[in-house]
Amino acid sequence: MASKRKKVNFELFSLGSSSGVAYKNKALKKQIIQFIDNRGSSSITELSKELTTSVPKTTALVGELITEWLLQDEGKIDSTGGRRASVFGLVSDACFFLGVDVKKYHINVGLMDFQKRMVTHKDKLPFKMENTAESLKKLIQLIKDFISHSQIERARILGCGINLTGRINQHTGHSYSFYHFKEEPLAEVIQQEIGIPAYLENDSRSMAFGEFYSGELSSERNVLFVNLDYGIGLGIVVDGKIYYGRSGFSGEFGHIPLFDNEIICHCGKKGCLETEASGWALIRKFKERLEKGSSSSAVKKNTSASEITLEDIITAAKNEDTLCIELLSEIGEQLGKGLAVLINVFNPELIILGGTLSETGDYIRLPARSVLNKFSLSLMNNDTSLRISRLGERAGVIGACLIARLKVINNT
Amino acid sequence: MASKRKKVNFELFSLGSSSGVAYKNKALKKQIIQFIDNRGSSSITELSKELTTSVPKTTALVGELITEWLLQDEGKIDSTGGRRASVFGLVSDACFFLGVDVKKYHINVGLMDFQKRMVTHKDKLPFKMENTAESLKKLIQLIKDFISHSQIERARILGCGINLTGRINQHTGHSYSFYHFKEEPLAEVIQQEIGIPAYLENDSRSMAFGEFYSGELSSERNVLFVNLDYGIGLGIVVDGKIYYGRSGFSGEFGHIPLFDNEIICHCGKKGCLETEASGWALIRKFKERLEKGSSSSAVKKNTSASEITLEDIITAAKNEDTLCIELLSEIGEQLGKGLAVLINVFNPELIILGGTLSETGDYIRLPARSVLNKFSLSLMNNDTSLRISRLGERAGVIGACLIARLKVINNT
DNA sequence: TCAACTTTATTAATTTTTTTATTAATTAAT
DNA sequence: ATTAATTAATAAAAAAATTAATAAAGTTGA
Repeated sequence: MASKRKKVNFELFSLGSSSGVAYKNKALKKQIIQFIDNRGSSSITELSKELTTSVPKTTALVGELITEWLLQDEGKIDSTGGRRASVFGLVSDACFFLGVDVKKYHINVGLMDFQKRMVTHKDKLPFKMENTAESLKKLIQLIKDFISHSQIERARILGCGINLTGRINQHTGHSYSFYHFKEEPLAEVIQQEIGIPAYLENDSRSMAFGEFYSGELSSERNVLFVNLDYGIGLGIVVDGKIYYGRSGFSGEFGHIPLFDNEIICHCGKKGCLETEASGWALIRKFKERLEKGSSSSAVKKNTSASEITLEDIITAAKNEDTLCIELLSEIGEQLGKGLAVLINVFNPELIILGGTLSETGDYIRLPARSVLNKFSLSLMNNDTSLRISRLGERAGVIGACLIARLKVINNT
Repeated sequence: MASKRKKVNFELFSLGSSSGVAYKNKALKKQIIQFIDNRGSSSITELSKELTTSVPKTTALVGELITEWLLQDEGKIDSTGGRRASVFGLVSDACFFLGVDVKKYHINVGLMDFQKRMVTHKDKLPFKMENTAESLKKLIQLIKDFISHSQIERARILGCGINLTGRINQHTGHSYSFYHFKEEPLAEVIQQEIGIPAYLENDSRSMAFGEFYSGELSSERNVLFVNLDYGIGLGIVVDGKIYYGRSGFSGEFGHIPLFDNEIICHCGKKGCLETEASGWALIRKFKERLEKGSSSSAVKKNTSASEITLEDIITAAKNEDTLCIELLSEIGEQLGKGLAVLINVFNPELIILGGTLSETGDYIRLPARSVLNKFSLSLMNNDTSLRISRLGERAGVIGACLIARLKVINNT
């Protein structure tokens, strides 16, 4: 049982800026952990090459990491032509990381172990995101409940990533769009309550990171993740790292002025991409079409057209409702124009469509792709693949866990 | 005299992937050079802290670098309360780097020393950029001439950066838009001819890098450079490094589909930013206005309206020609809409307006700023300053030299 | 002006790391 | 099946780096 081990040495993750051989050894051990984290279980020889330290030295360091319960011997690797090497990997239950994905009408929570495996998760816990102190209190309570149900002692949970919509300064821990009641960073407030270091992140960026790290393990280093929900978010991964911009407000893709319409966006401006290509736009268009006499299976007996949700439309589309499919195609086309902008500017290897709306798959992807090709240079759009998220609803929680994990391990 | 020293140890810059203490020392020495390169002349104590290596060890390494003619003792630093420390800096004439900026009607060439100082430069050498073998031959000849006039022995020039417009794959050394006559990378071809390692780069990226590294030495890490010429280019600096994208085609900002007009762009598509906010657009608008009866001092007796150049319009604007100023303001406004897109997506610390058109300064900057504020979220545009290039025409050559220099020093 | 304090540089002693050599484990070939 | 070849792990020897101590060069304040 996990509770039997008390010796795990977490100090490693918080090396101060000292010097001397003790410090150097700590840094080397951290490098070992990071290398194994990225490339999987490794042999002494591999580690020795990576760290440019001699084999005996590396052996000693790995030995220490094993007594500190951070690494474990995983047996011999398949032969490479001579004596088989022992490989060493992370101890899965050495420590854990929490991820909380806060949505409009529910939250997803999950717990990830040291080996990046989700050990527990609760999807779609009912919760209403409102900009009130009560809502925040409720959220914190839900997190606390999840922790106590998880049976994992709090001291072994080293970090908690929390996704919120809106403008987040990940660095300071401030959330500006929601729960901004005092000057103290929201991350700090939550940390005090749950007793675990908390890291705030914008939902789209978190999903981007989740998808990048665990959805696609190919060689892509520059990936854009488009979060299609009521609004449109963008997570940017440059050279394998999340891009933040000056104050962490990067990725306000939904509000680029791409259209010449007269529709007022939530942000107060006209012509934003969100006015034509988002979940809000979809609902607006849906209502407009109903008013013009169209019909749809999305409107059931018990719901009136005015209280239709995004989920309703998506479900209807999946059941091949003609109007919904038609509208999704329209949305996809408008989105394609926006994606063309991104391709021209970023020349990315991959654009991932995620978020609720992406559940409709090719209904939105194919029109987007075709318009995108029309509006971007062919030399460039040939380079970029456009894919639907593989993690789906899970991307957020996984991303949140991974961010917390990286924060702790890299001590940043 | 520079020619007296033959001992400079350039091997340092090409450390292979070996191991052992010899390799480690080489790597440490390289780190020392890089640190001093970034932070200026440093003392043993500072270096020792940076490398996390003991003072005696650092002293030995610095000693070696001095005998290798790469570092020099620059005397004592001002007191910090105790014995004054010796500081060590790069030997300025240890090696040199060439930069070539190829424009439509001229080239700029320059030579930079190890300390990042321009030692020689020739601005606006007459040259016509045409996509022919003769044009390329002429270009190479101009470079050769510059080298022989510079009086610096070729072996001390360790790299040559070359800026071209159009699509460049910096990594492979291919130029796709110009001089693409054989499969062999253009960089390779030029390198063979001039006998110096050549590095190709897109002009806007090069200018961005030049401006970033030597124009603004503040703390900005995320900077966008907009190259306003006949076309519109974009150089992206993320976390202090040039952003390339998948195949090095990033920054095709001029061709984002931002307008709903019917003007066919050079790229073959409609509605590109370039159709409204570029040098081409400026000239088109100018001609349209003349046809409608406007008059301008830009049209002199000897030039007809049909052969007016960008330079003419800029000069006229500087001489307060009403029509030109009016048109520049228009261009600025359209540009502002494009910049709003960039700000929303990147949340950059700084956007620099460079290139020929930027010489008009506030005539284009102020309208751009005001429209930009209108079209981007105020929380974000407050973060971003919009400045005119400080290096002006020089940005390209300086960037080219710096890129070659970095390539060599970082061995990438 | 001079002692007390700081910081840097150098040397000597000690610890740590790398090298080299040896042994062990495994595969491929005769 | 046995031997040669290959790779890994360990042990002992040699080399290298750090630490600690000391000297040198300044500054500051009574």
